[in-house]
Amino acid sequence: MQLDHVFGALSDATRRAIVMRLCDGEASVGELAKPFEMALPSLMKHIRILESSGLVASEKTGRVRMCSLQTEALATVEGWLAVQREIWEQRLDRLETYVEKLKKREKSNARKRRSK
Amino acid sequence: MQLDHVFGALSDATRRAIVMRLCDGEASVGELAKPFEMALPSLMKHIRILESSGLVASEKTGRVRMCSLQTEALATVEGWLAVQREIWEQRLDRLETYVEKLKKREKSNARKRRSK
DNA sequence: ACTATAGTTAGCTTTATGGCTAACCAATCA
DNA sequence: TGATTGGTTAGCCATAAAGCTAACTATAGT
Repeated sequence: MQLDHVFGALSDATRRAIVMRLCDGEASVGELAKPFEMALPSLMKHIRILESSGLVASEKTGRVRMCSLQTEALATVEGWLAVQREIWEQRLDRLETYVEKLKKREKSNARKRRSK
Repeated sequence: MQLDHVFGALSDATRRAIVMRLCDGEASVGELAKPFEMALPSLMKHIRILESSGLVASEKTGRVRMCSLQTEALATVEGWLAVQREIWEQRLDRLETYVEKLKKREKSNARKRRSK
């Protein structure tokens, strides 16, 4: 399950809609197709992409294929974002304490100037 | 700042690397280019894409262009994921309580059967 | 003024994406 | 068994993506 493919899969509104639908529970290809104007084969392509990205799994029984969300894939993406957030927040924290330091120095300098 | 474009921008390893680099603070185009084997114009394209997705902002002073992370864009993506997670977790909760109910009924049925 | 640096523009290739139609299985249902 | 339903394959098209080179612009340093 590659980050590239997961992000790629989510970069299309149709596919995000499918993912959102599947958050509510399993669905057949037909059910998934209903809300869209798209021809079935086009929609199937999207499902394939979702599958190969690891976001969706499906299994065929009889003639209907049921699709379900693979939440781990979404969790992986969340994880990546969380890591980045941590990094930039740490940096902002350092920056803030640095600015604090500057301010204090400013004040003490001001005192010195006044007492000259 | 469209979800489509943000996810699309993040679906490329080079661009994710740039984003990661920028989490550590501002950088010029040249600095960003260093770690990659890519020709400059190719890298510039990536920067453009990151900019048009809203993930990165840049400003040119003199002859160097400084790029910085726009954390709101990343936050938006995190938000979308969080919403989906909430939905599927609620469903799993409902499912769990449903299974609990079934179990209890099973037990009470078992008691009834025993007391027959 | 000359040269080196830092980006930028233009234009080309190759490959991938997103959509379509038409024809084709394979399981149900009547 | 014959028709219907649910999905699948194959193949076409238009556009966008990711890379390149070559040539250009505009600042900074000497």
